Amino acid sequence: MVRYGQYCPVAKAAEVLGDRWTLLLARELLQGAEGFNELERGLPGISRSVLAQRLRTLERRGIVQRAEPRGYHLTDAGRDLAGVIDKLGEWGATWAFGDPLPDELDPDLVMGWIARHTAKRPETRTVIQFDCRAPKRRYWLVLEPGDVSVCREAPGFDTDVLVEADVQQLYGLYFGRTTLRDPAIAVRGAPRGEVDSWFAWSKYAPALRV
Amino acid sequence: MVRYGQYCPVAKAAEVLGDRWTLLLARELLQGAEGFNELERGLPGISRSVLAQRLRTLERRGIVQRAEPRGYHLTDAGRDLAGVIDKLGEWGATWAFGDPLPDELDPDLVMGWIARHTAKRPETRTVIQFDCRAPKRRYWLVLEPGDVSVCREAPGFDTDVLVEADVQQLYGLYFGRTTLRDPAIAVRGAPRGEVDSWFAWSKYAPALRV
DNA sequence: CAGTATCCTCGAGGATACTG
DNA sequence: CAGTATCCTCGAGGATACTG
Repeated sequence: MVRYGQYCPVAKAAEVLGDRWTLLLARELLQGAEGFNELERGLPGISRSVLAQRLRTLERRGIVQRAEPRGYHLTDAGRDLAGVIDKLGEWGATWAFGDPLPDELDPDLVMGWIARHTAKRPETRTVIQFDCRAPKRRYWLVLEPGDVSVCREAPGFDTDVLVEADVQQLYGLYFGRTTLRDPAIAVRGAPRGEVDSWFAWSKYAPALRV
Repeated sequence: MVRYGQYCPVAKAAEVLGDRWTLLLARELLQGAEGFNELERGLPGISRSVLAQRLRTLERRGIVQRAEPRGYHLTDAGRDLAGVIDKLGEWGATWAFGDPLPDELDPDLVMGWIARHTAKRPETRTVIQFDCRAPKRRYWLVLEPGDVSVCREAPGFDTDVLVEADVQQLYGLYFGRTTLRDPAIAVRGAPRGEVDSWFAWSKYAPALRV
């Protein structure tokens, strides 16, 4: 719990948001994550006790509200953090977003982001299989009329579209540094341009200096 | 040095700015503070070694540039933090700016802020004396055509205008919660309205919920 | 699924004194 | 004015195992 003891709006905001992980936790909540385990998955490296402590502090400070019987939601104050996190992300994309270190690329994480930014809501269930070549992983994105989910296990439905890429290429797609038109990414089952249009990718892509 | 290990613009920005004191240090630099001791005075409670370490880190990351023979300046990346700090301050003013705790009111600090936000640049030297009643302090704001400075010792020039207020009232002025028209604040030597117009007060005043 | 309890480590940073 | 060097403390949080 950071304390600066200055009666200044910047200092007070920094006291609320300045604990380690709190800004990223706000990002997760703004993206719509609600469950404890879901939040933990979005913050690899956080310990469960730290996550619980941060959530308690944010609740006490009126940023987060617990729902019954489970789940966390942002209050008005919490939703208003969108502007702060956006500016932060734009600044980061512009000035602090060099090439990734190898251990910064996490296929689980980027697949979660891609799933959250899927724009397509098909009329009938559509299954997009993502084969990550390196590291070797397989995901199924199941698009239903009102829902999108990622599975690590075969969902039991036929795959409609198959995408094959390295984890770097998945990040490249998400941050707009490449597109599904890149022949190094394999796409089967639907035209590349059509599949590309199903995803919104990251809002920070425009700020990126490629 | 915070490390999250996520290739995400928000996470990378939080790695640069997430160390304790770094956001407030950015605020000071954006306000135009340049010297080591000047920065230290604006951050009561920081230790000299932590300040030195933070400045070194920001320099290494391309946010701060050292000037010869002394002084710290923001780079383009550093100046671009203005948008982040502004959003943070607006959020803090709106959602985290309750009544001050008694130990959060520091007359030295608020006098420094007031001095930085003095708009008037008179044609001849003008001396405004601020008598803080509680805690008992005395300051002289010396306005010259090209410069404003605060002294804790009598500057040797005649006082043109005298302002008498408590430290709470000085903060009230700075954050737009009161004005020099408040009769509880004494003003001698010039009309209240005129003196009030010499100061810009804080940019976060509009976001304040009084 | 959603946490809490307990123990222990280690590193951030405070205090103090010093230098060019 | 602008720092650095040294020593030491204490608390954040990791690891692990547990519960409703």
